[in-house]
Amino acid sequence: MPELPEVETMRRGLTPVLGSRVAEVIRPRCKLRPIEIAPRLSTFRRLVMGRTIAKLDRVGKRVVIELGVNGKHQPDSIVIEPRMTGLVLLAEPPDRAHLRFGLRLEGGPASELWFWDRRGLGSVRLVSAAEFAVRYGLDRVGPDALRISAHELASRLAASRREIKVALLDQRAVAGIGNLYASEILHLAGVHPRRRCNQLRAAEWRAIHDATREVLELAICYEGSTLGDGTYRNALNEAGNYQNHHRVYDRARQPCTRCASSVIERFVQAQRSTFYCPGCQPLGRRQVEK
DNA sequence: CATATGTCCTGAGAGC
DNA sequence: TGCTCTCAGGACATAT
Repeated sequence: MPELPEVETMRRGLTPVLGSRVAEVIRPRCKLRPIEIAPRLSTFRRLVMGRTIAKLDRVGKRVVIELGVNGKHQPDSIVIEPRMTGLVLLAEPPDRAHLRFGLRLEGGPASELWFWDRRGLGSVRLVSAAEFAVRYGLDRVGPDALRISAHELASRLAASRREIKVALLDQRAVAGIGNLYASEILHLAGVHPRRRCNQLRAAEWRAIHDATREVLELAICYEGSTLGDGTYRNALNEAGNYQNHHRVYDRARQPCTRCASSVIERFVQAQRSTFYCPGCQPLGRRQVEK
């Protein structure tokens, strides 16, 4: 489940194709339900053929491939949303059956760029600069979790009555945090996932902000988390390593590595698994459930 | 307006 | 062995 560290790893893995030209747009035949590709393939082809890959970016959990301006064109972008199981690859994919979209490239070290998606919830979208601003502007996707200031993070959420773990998943509030890293961040911050945003103190917001940076940056260093299903891979189809450094995620009933005196617990929050340490993340007395 | 829930999808694993 | 069931959680649509 690619979140910010995994998508950032994908983005960095694409750097070899900077400067390459698009020679062909490929939609492999696939027995499964086709993913969303927009606009229709004929239009897509017409607009991207021969264009150069000028810049690689990321908006939250999306990879952005910006195409160079060539005379009459604006810098259009190919925006790839991996969602649950999508991968962006320069190397051979895990299998051919789930290949969804590809670019044949020339003038660089890699001859193909693939989008592979086992569950098919992901999408590939070509957008103009104007459309990009509308679809991925600050009112649709919040500030990046690695760029947001402590003050802005707090001010965007402090009035909310939502539980902090749920709020951290809101991409309009802050972009890039998903279910796995939300649990990891709150554990490092020492904040219980059920605490309500509007009851957190300034010191706790600072702790959450610090933990966000620390967890996400370390996870990027380890090239993201490849969970038990093995789905996530970097652009060269190699597994990440951060799963070996998780403090709470997927560690229910195991001892806490920090306090050693408590056992990690799992519960369901907004239909998602939440993991936390009851010793390190106390639920304040005023927060006790009815 | 803010917040909560339902939906899409496939493959893995459990239980019989 | 093969069927049915449940679960996983990204973003978005719809409901409260």
